[in-house]
Amino acid sequence: MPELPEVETTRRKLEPLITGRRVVRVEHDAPHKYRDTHLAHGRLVSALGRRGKYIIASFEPEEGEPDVELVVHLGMTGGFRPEAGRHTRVTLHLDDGTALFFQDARRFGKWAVVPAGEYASMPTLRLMGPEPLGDAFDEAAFVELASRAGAVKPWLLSQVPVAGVGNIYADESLWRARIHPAQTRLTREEAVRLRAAIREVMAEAVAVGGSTLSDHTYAQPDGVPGGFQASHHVYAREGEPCARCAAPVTKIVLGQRGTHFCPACQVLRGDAAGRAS
DNA sequence: CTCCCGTCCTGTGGGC
DNA sequence: TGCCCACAGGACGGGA
Repeated sequence: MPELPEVETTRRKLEPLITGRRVVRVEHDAPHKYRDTHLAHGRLVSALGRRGKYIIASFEPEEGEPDVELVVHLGMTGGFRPEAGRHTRVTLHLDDGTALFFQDARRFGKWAVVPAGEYASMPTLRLMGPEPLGDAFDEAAFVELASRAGAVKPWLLSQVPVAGVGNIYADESLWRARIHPAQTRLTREEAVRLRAAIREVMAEAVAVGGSTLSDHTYAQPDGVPGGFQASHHVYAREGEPCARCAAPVTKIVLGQRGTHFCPACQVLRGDAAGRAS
């Protein structure tokens, strides 16, 4: 589950390897998952950016060449490695003779070369909310949106209120903010706490290179594991005592997602609406 | 419009 | 020990 911290860590490691390099060829055998990659052939990478969980490579403008960018989503298990492996799905050949190997055991990752800034085929990217660590993540706007939202966790996962939050960081942020994952229509106080929690969790996770889970599907491109899993308070900690109140962490399914929370300090406020099985 | 569900994929692990 | 099946889940499309 690469989420913002894992994707940002990946971007930072990749950046010096790819910027200023020319793409010689993008090699793969699944054109429906890695769309129009031939349009990147011969192009000079000018920058490697990120929006939410998407890595976006920009190219130097060139006479007669379309203004395109390469968009990469790591899916659940995607990541770049310095060497080919059993699950290498895409090989990005560069003009210095090196190559980047995109490994993706479960094949949920996607690549596409698209007209720059044109995300018609990627609605989630098109409707992406503000970066959680940027100035555009405005408190008043978040409070207002949250006051009308349905169940808060699925709402966060939609990427609309804020970019880059996935299953792990949603659970961790809600635990810090002491909000039940199924809570609807957040109060002003709840929304303020949640926004702050998201920023804290994301900043801390980015600082330690993201989370590497027990299945080891995520590692940084150099193979070094992330460090934030040690700071998980609820994710994958079902049955363990809550660090705040010692009640056992509970796992439910909400919006078809495994959802971890403390039933004692994340209490659902009246008004029904949200429920879980 | 919102909400819910199925689909894509395959490695892992829990159960028997 | 060995086998098998359920599970994990981000994005997205379709149906209610």
